[in-house]
Amino acid sequence: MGRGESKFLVKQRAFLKLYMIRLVEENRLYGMQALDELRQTFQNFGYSPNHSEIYRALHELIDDGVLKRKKVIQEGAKYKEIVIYQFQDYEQAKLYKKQMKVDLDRSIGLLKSAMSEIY
Amino acid sequence: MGRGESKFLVKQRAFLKLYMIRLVEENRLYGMQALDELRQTFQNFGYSPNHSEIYRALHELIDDGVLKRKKVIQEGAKYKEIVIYQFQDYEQAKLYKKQMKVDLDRSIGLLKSAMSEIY
DNA sequence: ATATGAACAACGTGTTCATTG
DNA sequence: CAATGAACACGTTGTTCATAT
Repeated sequence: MGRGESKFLVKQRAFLKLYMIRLVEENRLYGMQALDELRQTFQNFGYSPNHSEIYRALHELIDDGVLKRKKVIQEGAKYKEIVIYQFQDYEQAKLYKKQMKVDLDRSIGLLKSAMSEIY
Repeated sequence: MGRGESKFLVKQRAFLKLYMIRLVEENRLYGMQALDELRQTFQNFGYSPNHSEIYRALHELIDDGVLKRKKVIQEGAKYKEIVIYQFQDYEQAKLYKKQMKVDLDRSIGLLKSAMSEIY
């Protein structure tokens, strides 16, 4: 099958992947920094992602061929390696964003329709 | 725990419970009918809940003390029983709706903020 | 075939553990 | 201790099976 569809709201993983792409676009991304930043961004909405989900989102984007890893030595430190990300295939990233917009619109529509039907 | 919070979007189950309450308010609810109706309501949003989720939502509302079951003989049929629902505690139902409104608002806010930050 | 429900399986996500510097 | 990642456990949801009319 594959026709009928039954999807509810956008998944957390997909949502985070979108933000990861954005952080790479802005050339500032390594995992822990992303975590802090996103927690700040979302704190007004009572959402605080955990570190595992961030890493899973990142790893999935690598598996998707969208990002690639690069290890660098952390500023000022002796031998502390951190992992930063760059685009492996930016076209893929743009496509992903395009698709996600559809899904976000759909999800917002679903929730809004509930709001107006129920309240 | 308890304080920090980490919740992403509203869960499907909770979302359906809200609709079940509404259908009971309008005095027309048995499970399969609810399923057909909701599928119609949501088809523009590509969401088609399955029957198990509907029943689970209903059963949970019973466990919560919000609804109660009543078996009746289906119209025009010989001995075909169906299950309809009535309020066990309408105050609880109103409270649930009130809480859900907060969660829906929060969820819509989160998605909208993503839309405006990313696109 | 319709209605209800339970059992089972798959998936998504949170929590804990392990490793490295 | 900070950063990354894997393992494990649990909660949620989808699919299948069972029973009754």
